[in-house]
Amino acid sequence: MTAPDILNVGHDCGACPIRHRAVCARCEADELQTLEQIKYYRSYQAGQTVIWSGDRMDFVASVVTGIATLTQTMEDGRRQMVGLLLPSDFVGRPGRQTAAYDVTATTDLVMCCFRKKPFEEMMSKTPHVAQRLLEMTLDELDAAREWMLLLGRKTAREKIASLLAIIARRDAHLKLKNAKGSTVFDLPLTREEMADYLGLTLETVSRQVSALKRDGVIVLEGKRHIVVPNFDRLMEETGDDSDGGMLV
Amino acid sequence: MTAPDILNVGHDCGACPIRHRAVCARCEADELQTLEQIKYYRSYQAGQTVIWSGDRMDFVASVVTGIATLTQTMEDGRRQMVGLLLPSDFVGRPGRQTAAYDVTATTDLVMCCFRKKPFEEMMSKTPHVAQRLLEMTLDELDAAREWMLLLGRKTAREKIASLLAIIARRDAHLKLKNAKGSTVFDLPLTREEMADYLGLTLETVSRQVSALKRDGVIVLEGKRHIVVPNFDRLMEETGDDSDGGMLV
DNA sequence: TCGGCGCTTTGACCTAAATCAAACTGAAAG
DNA sequence: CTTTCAGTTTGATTTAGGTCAAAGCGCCGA
Repeated sequence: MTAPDILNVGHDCGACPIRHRAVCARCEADELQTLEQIKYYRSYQAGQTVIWSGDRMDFVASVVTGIATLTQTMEDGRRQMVGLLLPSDFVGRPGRQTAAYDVTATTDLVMCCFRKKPFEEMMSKTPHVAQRLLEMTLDELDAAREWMLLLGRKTAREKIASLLAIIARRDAHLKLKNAKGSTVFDLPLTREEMADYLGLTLETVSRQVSALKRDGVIVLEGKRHIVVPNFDRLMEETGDDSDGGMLV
Repeated sequence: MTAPDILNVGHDCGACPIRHRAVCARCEADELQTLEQIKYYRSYQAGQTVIWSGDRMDFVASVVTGIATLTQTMEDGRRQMVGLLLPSDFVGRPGRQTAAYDVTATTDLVMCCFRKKPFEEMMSKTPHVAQRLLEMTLDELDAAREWMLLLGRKTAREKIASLLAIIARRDAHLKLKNAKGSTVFDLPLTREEMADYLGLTLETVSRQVSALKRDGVIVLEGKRHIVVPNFDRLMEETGDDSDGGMLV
């Protein structure tokens, strides 16, 4: 029904192209106008909390630039990241009153927000918007289930390799092929954030990153800049099926 | 927009009340008729595979009776359950060609299926169906993220307690309060299935169930019948916030 | 130029859960 | 009534990853 590349076929119309591409690739002019009317931007500094779990959340939004995380925290402080939001990702729960997770800006962040009430009204009048949102939510559910396999069954080394592969693949903006065909990118997360993503401690993350470096799977330039000389080699370390990670 | 108890306000109309309640609480007569026309039932025996990951899946369905699981398997056999389907749960991916996970009947299973093509057509004509499905998918996403916290950060004992609490709460059909206020239910999973749910080995599951029994948190009658004398006591063992598990 | 302070690395040690192995239980089949 | 066998329990041992502790490394601001 909806082409998988719909994210990339959007018309740029106004100040928030990503947003429109993300949700409204098939919007007609009047719907785009509605969106224009109810949208606004918010900026956050690195480290700032966007919203706390349980707080009233009267908007939905998409990330324009920067990175945000969704995390859950237990009473004694154990933390688990449950979502990683890169540019063009959607956040918000149409039909829900409150936030279910802490949302935090891990880098400087700009979000394009839409007041929830009018957004929901538009949704109920425009079937393909609800369908598009369903589509995106199913994608997130797939990602969450892939993540569950990682958390439940992968070794620390496999977890690290998987995370590097995910970031390298998903964050197309940062991903580059240099002359020799290496994949190059900057880690947008601290060791602690990686640990919260992977269900590890930051020490274990550090050790396994060092091990991958020692074994030549990655080259570290500084603490954050990663060079992957051979992406297939990295993929072998993830423990995933070798069919290129195609979600079948 | 949608009342949270919508699952319980449905009209019983014909042979598949659960199905209609799950997706069509607000359907008008002609939509129900459409559903009646495209629905059919399938039965599976305990242990049978409903569909393999990667197979073409040309239906969506809801569980009528019995229990099904979604699992992912790594090349070397490590398995992680990523979904547990109880009666009234929905399975299927509108807009997707193929199954993303193995779906297996863990007990005898009856599903009410709808051919995907006409179902999708109805969806695009009937905004509230797409919205309802979005609603349900968001619920699943919440459950998946709760599950991620469990997999990433909980101890074996907390995992077991959490699973028992989830089953006791979620499977309202099996849940009973007896004279003394105990919660009583039958475990619908083997130790191995519990292990695949929790990211543990079956031996660890067995040991921790024994430990909870030794400590009086649960009483075991046979291998499968569980009595929880004090549900709050069980909840304390889960590591979850004490506010009754309300998803805020 | 120098502290100071996040962030990271590395080392020594410990422990929760995995692994390996054996025995037990109970229901179904003969 | 016995056998069988899937599912389960329990014990002994190992190990991956956690915990605690101490440096190391930039980078920013004074």
